[in-house]
Amino acid sequence: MAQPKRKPRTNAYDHGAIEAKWQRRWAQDELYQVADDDPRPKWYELVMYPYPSGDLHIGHWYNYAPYDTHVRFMRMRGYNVLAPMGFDSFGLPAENAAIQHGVHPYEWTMANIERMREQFKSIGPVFDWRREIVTSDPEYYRWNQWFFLQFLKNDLAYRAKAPVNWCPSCQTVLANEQVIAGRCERCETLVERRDLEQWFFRITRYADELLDFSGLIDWPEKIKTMQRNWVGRSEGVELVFDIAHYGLDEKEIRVFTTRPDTVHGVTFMVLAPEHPLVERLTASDRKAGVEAYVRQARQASEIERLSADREKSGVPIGAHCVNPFNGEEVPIFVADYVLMGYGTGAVMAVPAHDERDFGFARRLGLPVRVVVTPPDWDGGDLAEAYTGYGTMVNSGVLDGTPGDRAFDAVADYAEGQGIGKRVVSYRMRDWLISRQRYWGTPIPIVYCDECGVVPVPEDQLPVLLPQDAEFKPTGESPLASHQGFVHTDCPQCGGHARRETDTMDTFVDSSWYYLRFVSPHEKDAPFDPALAAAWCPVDQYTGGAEHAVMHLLYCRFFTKALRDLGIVAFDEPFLRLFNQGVILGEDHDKMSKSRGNVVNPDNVVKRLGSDAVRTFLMFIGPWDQGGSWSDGGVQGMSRWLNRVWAIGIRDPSALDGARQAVEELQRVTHKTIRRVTTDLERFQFNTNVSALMEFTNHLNRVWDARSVDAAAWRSAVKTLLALLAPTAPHLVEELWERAGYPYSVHQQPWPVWDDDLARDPEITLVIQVNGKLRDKLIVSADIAEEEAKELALKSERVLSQVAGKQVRRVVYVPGKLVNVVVG
RNA sequence: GCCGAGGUGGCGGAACGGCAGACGCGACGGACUUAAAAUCCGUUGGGAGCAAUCCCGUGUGGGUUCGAUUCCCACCCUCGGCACCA
Repeated sequence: MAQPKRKPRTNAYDHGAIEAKWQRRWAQDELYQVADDDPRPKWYELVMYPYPSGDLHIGHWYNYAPYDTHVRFMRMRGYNVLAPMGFDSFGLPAENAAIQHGVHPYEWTMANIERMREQFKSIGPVFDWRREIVTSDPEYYRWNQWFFLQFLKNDLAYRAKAPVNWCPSCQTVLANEQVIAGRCERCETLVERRDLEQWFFRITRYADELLDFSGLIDWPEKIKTMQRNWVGRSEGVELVFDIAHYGLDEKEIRVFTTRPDTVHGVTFMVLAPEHPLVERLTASDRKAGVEAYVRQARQASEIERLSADREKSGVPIGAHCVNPFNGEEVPIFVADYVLMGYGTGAVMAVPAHDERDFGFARRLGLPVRVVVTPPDWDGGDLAEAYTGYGTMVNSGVLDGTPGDRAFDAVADYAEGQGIGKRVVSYRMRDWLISRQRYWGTPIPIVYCDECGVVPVPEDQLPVLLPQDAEFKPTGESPLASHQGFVHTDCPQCGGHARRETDTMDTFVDSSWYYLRFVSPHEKDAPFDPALAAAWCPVDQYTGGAEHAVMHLLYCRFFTKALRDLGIVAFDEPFLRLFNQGVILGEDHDKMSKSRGNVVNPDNVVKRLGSDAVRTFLMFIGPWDQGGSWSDGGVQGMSRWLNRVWAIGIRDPSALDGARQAVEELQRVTHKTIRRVTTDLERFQFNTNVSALMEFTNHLNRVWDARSVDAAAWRSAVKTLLALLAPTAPHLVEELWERAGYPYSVHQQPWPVWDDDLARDPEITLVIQVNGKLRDKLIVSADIAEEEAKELALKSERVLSQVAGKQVRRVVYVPGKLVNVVVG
């Protein structure tokens, strides 16, 4: 007997061939190209674009596969969906690669993009690649420069001195993330604080509006909270302490406090080491000590200074100021627990009612005076600071003011006396966009010997990055040493000028990329205003929560700024936001090379297919909670897809079934449509897959029992395919074609369920005694209350439980249960 | 310290205040096979019992309720974020 080695090829699920076939076909047919004039309602669904690191790892898949499924779902539901993709291609790794391997950042980046684009395509995504943008392309970054100039004209961009992390060995500024325990991550030199001229965007002008989330439809509460904390709005009072007795130009020290009611408890004053008055007020016999302290404080990195559990340090400067409320003289200290960057850089110290001041006072033996009554206070010394509110004492005319009126009473008093005023202070500072790096957008500014700071005229944009820069590990930007780039003519007077050699933070690129996607090849403007009006804002945005306060906040700021410049007509860039979680290794640990738990998606795709990988990633668990990879799990997913395949290719023509089973199949089908639809609407991809698995299990039972006719079978399988299409697009397209349905399944309308057809004629009535399950009865769904109770009380198991006790109550929940309460 | 999210079988996870553990992984048993792989079928929270059945179980302790994984209070862990912001 002839032994066939394997089943005929046409009947096996050959994922490799099928996926290649349909990826080719979809591209050929331009299935995913989005038309701007499509009459269907628009839906702009965006996923955060990647940095082209060179390899699409499993984390990328975890971000993009569920997104792709949701986009496909929305298309089938009848939306004209804009789903674009691009590359966030400026940034440090390219430059480091240049320094380490001698390959130009441009070459490195473009090679990575090419490779990732191909890997992307193996997911089978719906991206309209004609709209791809690459932010390191001059056609893109010229508009960064253009926006910069618009901001400059409108006082939203400015230059100022700012303290930065400076590595004296590398001769460069480091980002906060590059400073580890106060040392340069590359050469381990102690990092210094240094004041440098930097460019800023005036995001603080929008602080209050950024706190208003009312224009958003659906954002995670967590992200809003993080942004709220980041902006850090606090209402307080600015008070004035007198130093006129020193005869300086400055007559006062201004302090910001949120607790003006504690002002009579001030026993000393603290200035930040960077405070300009430190130098002027320090007594001659204190000079040496104070200077040494300030020097040491400035060397400590911000990270070091901000660690709260450090012992408070500081020194007296040998001067005093006068508390305007009670005329008391209080000594002035310099201490690094006070930050120049917040409030006024000076703090009125109230040790009795502030933990930090309390710690400092303890250490230096300074007096503590209670002015707010703690509950159950015995009038004695405090063991720790009392930071709550309470009736004011030791506060002169304000004595006796109750805690709930204290703030306003003191603020009113201060304003009436002209010694203070209500102010709002923010934690957020302006956005520092200068980077001393090559691989970024050149800031379009020249410094003219005659005219000073001159913006590059718009018609001279873009200021191009020179290709022939040299990449040496000096730490200095290749732009600064590139003579051809630096030396230029002043656009105003034609005289000699030097170009700005700093480049822009890459978050500038991502602050408006969503706008570029509507018209990525627009030549005369950053985007086509009509198309932006038609497509924007983004209806649904997905991406990692790590961008909660950087990218997302910057982007909101950018949008609001552009609105005020008349460039866009809406307030928020992203109406809905969904944050996916993080994919972990099989050992439930973060994936890392050192742990050896990194999963290479290319290998798994080759072995089991893209559909198995993407479906498994969605099945792991709730998308926003992340989850762990599992080799066994993805294998199981592959098994299920093979079962779907088997169902899809069966020939049902010989079936001839019974009416009851047909109705049941229809019921299960409509229930499944309902479950899958609501799950996909809510980004619940895991239960979406479960529902489809249960559906296929039911279909297999039906098939084994031969209980339905061919038409019923075909109709149910057709629905299965449509429902599975967004999740496993290649497999379904193939089965769809083999079943003889019109191409493409991805252009079919989404199935609609009918609640009546999904309704069970019979239900399982749960019988409880005292809330514990005792029996289950199959009854008609429209059973009357009396009948249900009667059946319950007649149940043998109920009778045995009730025996010898009294029935006190019978609770009936229609369609659900009967609970017999006995006692 | 503060702010989030979370704690459910061996594992990932399901469950409008109403049958806890859907679905899957793993494990065990069986079928097919010379054998294995693959595939298919069955069992699978713990305990008692020959069995019908019963008891215990959703981090811990209370509370609300006829009924709590679900709501409230307190606490303990885990993970994320922020962290001297006056």
